[in-house]
Amino acid sequence: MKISPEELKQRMNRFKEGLKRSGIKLTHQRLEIFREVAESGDHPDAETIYRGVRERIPTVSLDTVYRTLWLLLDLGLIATLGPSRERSRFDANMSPHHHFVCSRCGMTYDFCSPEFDQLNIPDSVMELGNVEKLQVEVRGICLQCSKK
Amino acid sequence: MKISPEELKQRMNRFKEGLKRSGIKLTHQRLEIFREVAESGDHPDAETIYRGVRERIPTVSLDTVYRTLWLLLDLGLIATLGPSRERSRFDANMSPHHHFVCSRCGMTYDFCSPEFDQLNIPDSVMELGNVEKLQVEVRGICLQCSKK
DNA sequence: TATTATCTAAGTATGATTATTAAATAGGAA
DNA sequence: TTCCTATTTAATAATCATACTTAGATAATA
Repeated sequence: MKISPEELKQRMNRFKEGLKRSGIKLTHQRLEIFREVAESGDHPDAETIYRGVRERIPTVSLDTVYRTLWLLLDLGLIATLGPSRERSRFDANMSPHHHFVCSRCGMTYDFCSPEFDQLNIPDSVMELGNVEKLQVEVRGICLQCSKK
Repeated sequence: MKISPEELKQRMNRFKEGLKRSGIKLTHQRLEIFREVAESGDHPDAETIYRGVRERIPTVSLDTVYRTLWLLLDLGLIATLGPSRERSRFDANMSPHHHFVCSRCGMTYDFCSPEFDQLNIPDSVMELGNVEKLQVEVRGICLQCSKK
């Protein structure tokens, strides 16, 4: 699942500009770590990224990979799937509902929406596997966190 | 954020039936652990559940809490938020897109849907905080995992 | 070129979760 | 009620991802 060359080029440019805008140095390792994430259409974990980058920079440390990833996350240049840096959370609400997730503190609120419950899933997605449920995730910063 | 008494009663019944159906014993601790999750409208983590249950069963072990939670998850009686039991995954795709997540292996596929991109978020949700994005998460079992 | 941020190395720390044992206990079928 | 078996406990240790520390080396930009 590779990304098209043009798309990759765009992502790399956004990345360089992003760093510059924040006054953060563009280093060889930051560049290659970002490239590794940008290049793969998958959603690699830190370990996978580490292995990939090491082929080009054999001396990178896993430490740098982590530091860089969280930095890029803070700068909004990459995203994480699900609740980042969070432990598992459980939910006994098995009826259809949706979530508002605070990107900062991870707090998650349930809400209902008949409209969202009735969305129909594109055929192309139905073909990926056996669909069990559909849930909308609204992300943002909750009021508590906004104040600080 | 407590649940209404009727709703709680319903959840407890579903739980008891669920266990019976699977031929799994109804023990005091399983009951209280489930109650703890069911009762809180939040999405507590294992540690929080542990503390709650200990007020009623001072001898429960954290071990049992974990064993029970994953058991209930396997039985489909509770759910986890985000990718369960997974490490962090990163994504450089910052343009609007959505996910199909395999509940078994955690594999995540991107897909686009102009329809999903244009959903409008209920006012009640907008009031929870500063909304940044909306993403649809379709969950199911991917083809690979279905085969096994 | 100088300044300063960043990177490496090596070792250590932490926090969540899982596993291991053996002994105690309690569900539930008969 | 009894007995078999699943389950729980307690104590301890292991594992895994992630973070921090310190020191010296290196490289990015003004």
